[in-house]
Amino acid sequence: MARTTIYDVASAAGVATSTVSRAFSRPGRVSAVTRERIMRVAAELDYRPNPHARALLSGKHQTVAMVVSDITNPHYFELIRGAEMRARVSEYTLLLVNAEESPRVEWEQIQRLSPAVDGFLLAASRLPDENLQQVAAQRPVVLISRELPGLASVVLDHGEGCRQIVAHLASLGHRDLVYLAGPRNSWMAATRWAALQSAAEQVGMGVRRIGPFTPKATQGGAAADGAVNDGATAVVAHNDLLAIGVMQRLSQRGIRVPEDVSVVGFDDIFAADVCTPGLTTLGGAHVDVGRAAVELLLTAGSRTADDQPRVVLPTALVLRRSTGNAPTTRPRRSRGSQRSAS
Amino acid sequence: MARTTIYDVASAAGVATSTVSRAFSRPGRVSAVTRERIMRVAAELDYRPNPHARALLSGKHQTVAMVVSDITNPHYFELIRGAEMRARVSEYTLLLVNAEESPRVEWEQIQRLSPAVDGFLLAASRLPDENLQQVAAQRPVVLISRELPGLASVVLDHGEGCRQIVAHLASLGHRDLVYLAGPRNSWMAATRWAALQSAAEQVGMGVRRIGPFTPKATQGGAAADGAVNDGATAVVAHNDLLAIGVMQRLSQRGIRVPEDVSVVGFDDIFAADVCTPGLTTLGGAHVDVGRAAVELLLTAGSRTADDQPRVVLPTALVLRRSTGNAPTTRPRRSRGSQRSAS
DNA sequence: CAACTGACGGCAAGGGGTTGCCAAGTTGTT
DNA sequence: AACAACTTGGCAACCCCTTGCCGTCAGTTG
Repeated sequence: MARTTIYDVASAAGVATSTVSRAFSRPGRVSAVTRERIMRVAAELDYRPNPHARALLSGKHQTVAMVVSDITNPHYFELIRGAEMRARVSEYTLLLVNAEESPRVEWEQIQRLSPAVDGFLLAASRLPDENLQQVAAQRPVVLISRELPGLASVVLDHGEGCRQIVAHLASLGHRDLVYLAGPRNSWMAATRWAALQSAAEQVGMGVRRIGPFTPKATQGGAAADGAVNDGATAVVAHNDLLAIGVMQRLSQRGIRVPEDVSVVGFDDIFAADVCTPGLTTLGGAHVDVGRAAVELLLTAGSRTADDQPRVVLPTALVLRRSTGNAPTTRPRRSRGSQRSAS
Repeated sequence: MARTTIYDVASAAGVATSTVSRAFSRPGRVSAVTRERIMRVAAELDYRPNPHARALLSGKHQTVAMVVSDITNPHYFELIRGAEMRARVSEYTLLLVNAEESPRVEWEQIQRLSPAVDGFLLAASRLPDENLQQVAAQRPVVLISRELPGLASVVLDHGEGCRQIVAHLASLGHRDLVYLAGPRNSWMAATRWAALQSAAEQVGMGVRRIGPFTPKATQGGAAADGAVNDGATAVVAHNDLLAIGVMQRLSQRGIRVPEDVSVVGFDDIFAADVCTPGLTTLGGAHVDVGRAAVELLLTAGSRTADDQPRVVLPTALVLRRSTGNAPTTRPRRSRGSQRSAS
């Protein structure tokens, strides 16, 4: 149970602890032969440096934490994979922590971990801007799927992506769309809404928004009913999970997708490919997002506060069966008396 | 950047560092009024104890690590949620680390984290038994979806579960089934195979196994072809991801599910519910598994090595459209000349 | 009012490494 | 042969907090 320490190695090898320490952390500083002996003894004793003790003085942990808003969202998979790949290359450990869609939990986790990691990857953070600044003041931070002046970030190009969605729907004859909004404190939700509005305006399409909704399949029911009530022919859901929930509900109500209503999601998760009908969704190279974010984080030391890069990666609209021609006999638009809470 | 330390607080409050320390870690040991003052000063200075330094001496980190074989498997969601809930109750931080299906990565991550956490939750570990013993010698360990004498574990009752699967298939008229095996070093794969065999024997059903397969949807193609080649009327895939991949491939080849072939998975992931046809799968209360595992880990200190509990939780067979009556004109069984690699 | 008992706070020694500084040992130079 | 310039390795302080032990002081008890 008691780990072997640097002292054990030092006495077993007949050298000072400082020499052992240097053998590990500064290979050039000790002669090859001594180093060799120390390493052998260390291996025999099964010695491994204690990262805590090391970090206590040096401040380096070789560890970064990735905080995700909700780890049960499959969207993060690729992100995580990309981040992990890049972290491994530099021999960093990637810690995953789940904020469970709660700003409070997110904040607490960050504070607890702050002294234990070299930096944070904040994916779809639900924290208010001020809190992000505070975190950034303590540790290097890279934002994912969120932007804030002064902080490094990696996002997918939603301006262009939403333009693609709108163009796609327009080409199918849709005259307006309904956006099923994501959580109130989600930067991404606001960004998507703004991008959809501006893209729609350019082609003369009408846009409305209902929500916010927690972006889970279980919330799809309420969202679907709201959209139907609104008389929508095309709905763009905040993410794939919500979109799938919407389709389930529509199917229950006997409303056909895409004949009566077209549905579009975001993220291109696995389930979007296997559900029926397949979900048209805005995807992107999430692996690259994760990779780029770690890259930025590891090189953060060499940049000043007013020199924080904003990386914007391209999106790709994945067409599946959930989008189709707008219905010719347009469903009557309801009297608009009972919109969903907004 | 420089964090405020216990010294800053001590001098600002006019007390010794030890008093500050006790105010935090041993509330009763210091008078209420002193404690109050210290807390106020600490709050003003935005002091937070450094968990590293604390752990260095006390050995307590208030942190447990959950190592999962592949975090991109949705099956872990509920497990993670359950574990997180339980950890939060005791104010423990749950660290997630991904082994990426690689025993080597898993081992390295564990070794790196070992001095930094109070214990490990090993979910579907791919490590050989000896390595598990070694880890357990260093830190408390709770196995999830795996058992090993001498170590605490939490698993779903696959004996009973497989009996349910077999009974279900038998009741639909199937006379034999093919098991599409999971990874070679997966204890769960071996357990499921054994359980299926014994359950099938009891009802006089034939069982065969092909594989192993990496349990991802992308591997479903090869698995499906192997099963078809085998003339199977019912296939039981190692997990839902693989099962879904199988169904996709079957559909490509014009083989109908469930009319020509019935498909069963394990885990009851979200996609199993939305794919077409819906996937019959063996689920269970994974949240409870995660919760129970953390429970065991936190109480590990009070148990001896030969008193390690094995918790077995019930499974539930979720029936969906992917299983149906065995075809009456039984597909000819191929000459068996070209089985999939085994 | 003396003796005793707790409660409370301080001193100082770690815990496992890292690192600035210094001394001894090597090798090279003239 | 004497001295300069490196190499190496050791000493000891330090990182931030915990904790055993001790002294002080106020409150009890007889």
